[in-house]
Amino acid sequence: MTRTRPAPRKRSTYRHGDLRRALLDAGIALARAGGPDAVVLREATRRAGVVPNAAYRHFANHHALLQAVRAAALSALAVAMETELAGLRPAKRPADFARASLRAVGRGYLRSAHAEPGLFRTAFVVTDDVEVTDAAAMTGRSGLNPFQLLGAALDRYVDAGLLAPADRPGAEFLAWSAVHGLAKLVHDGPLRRLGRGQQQRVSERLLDMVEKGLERS
Amino acid sequence: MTRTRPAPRKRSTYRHGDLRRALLDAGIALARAGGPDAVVLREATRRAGVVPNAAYRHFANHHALLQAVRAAALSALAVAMETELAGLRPAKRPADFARASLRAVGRGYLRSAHAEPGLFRTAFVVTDDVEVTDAAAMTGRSGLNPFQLLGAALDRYVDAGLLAPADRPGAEFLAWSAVHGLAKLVHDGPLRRLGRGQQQRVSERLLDMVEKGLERS
DNA sequence: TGTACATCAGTGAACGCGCGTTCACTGATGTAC
DNA sequence: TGTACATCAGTGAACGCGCGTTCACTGATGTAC
Repeated sequence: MTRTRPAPRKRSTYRHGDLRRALLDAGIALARAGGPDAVVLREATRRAGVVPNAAYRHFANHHALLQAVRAAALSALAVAMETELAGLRPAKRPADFARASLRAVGRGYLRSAHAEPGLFRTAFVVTDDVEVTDAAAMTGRSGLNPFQLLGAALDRYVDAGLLAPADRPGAEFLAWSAVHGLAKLVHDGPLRRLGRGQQQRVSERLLDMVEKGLERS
Repeated sequence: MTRTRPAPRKRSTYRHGDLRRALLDAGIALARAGGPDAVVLREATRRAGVVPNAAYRHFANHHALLQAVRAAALSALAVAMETELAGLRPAKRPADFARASLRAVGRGYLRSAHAEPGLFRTAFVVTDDVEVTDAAAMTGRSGLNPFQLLGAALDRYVDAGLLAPADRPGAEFLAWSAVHGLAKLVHDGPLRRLGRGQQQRVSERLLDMVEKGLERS
């Protein structure tokens, strides 16, 4: 009978491959499951199999970890929007393509918010600091963040003549408000109990409203 | 030299006039200043000048207190909407009045959210329970809650022929999403740093978009 | 009008909990010679 | 190729904090007779 492997991990001191990454991943998993309040430094170290204060080698403090998770959440949002955009088939008329782009962006946003409510809430946790977080960590594959992706879609609106150039500045806020609000109401509010199908139906009606409400009369 | 009043409050045991009300008011003040997370049972008792466990005479637990504060926050929102509606002057054409009603409701919502961000956030704190809170505590002076006030404005849209009856069900969610999203973005997001004037400008543009996007084509 | 007693709002003390954070340390790894 | 040493990632122990909640209590108030 051969000896059963005696303590396969023999080193008494464990040196992590990439503890920063492991802590961040744990933080993301926590946010995914329970939103921003669930991003607890000690729990992240527990999941990484490491003593609590080890985290301080890689993050200045709890806040820094939360901000890193937040950036990752925004990045996930951007990726969802890009995915939706990538599925677009080219349209003959620029106006149709512009409309389809805006819808894709909105649909990606809503889809992501719905699929990952905890992460979505974490992405928009109130933060008082002056954007210390690395802006590059919040982008999708294209290097654009959610706000910029929306902006690009609206630029197409102007190019296609659907939106007056004078109305372009700040137009992001209008479209964004609508989808953001729906996402929030589905999470926190009275739309929580709506079925999946009904939510989808409301989403499409909302995108209709934005489209119609945004175009020049 | 007359004796300086020895311990003006001579009773060793203090009997509160209405501790429940005092705790609720303290909770509201806390929410106002710091949002839902600031609604701390111990702090509320401190402000009421009472020992921590005294709260359990009036609230089953911390959650019950928070829900009561939440109901008060929703009520404040309803009152703000009603105030805006009350300022409406009668219009000749029903369509104009319907539009003005919807704008008033939206404006009241946004104004209240902006004036009382902490309270607003508390009104929409995620809650898992099946609406245990007294529905009557969430209403304004009219007895209607924010959702019902919005619904009434949309009913006028139908009456005025601005909205097809078939499109009426669920229309609340569309209009609500827009203003709710804007309110949220102003709190948490990229619109936080906008000046008061710019926020107002965006608000009006948003209400334009909703109006235009909602009406039957 | 006076006394006996039940009620119940608030007290006092304590609990266990998990958190973020600090400190002095250890021992594996990489580098200089 | 071998040795000496600096670096630094992770350890071990501990801290103070404020929280929600429980327990047995006390004493003022209202009611019954």
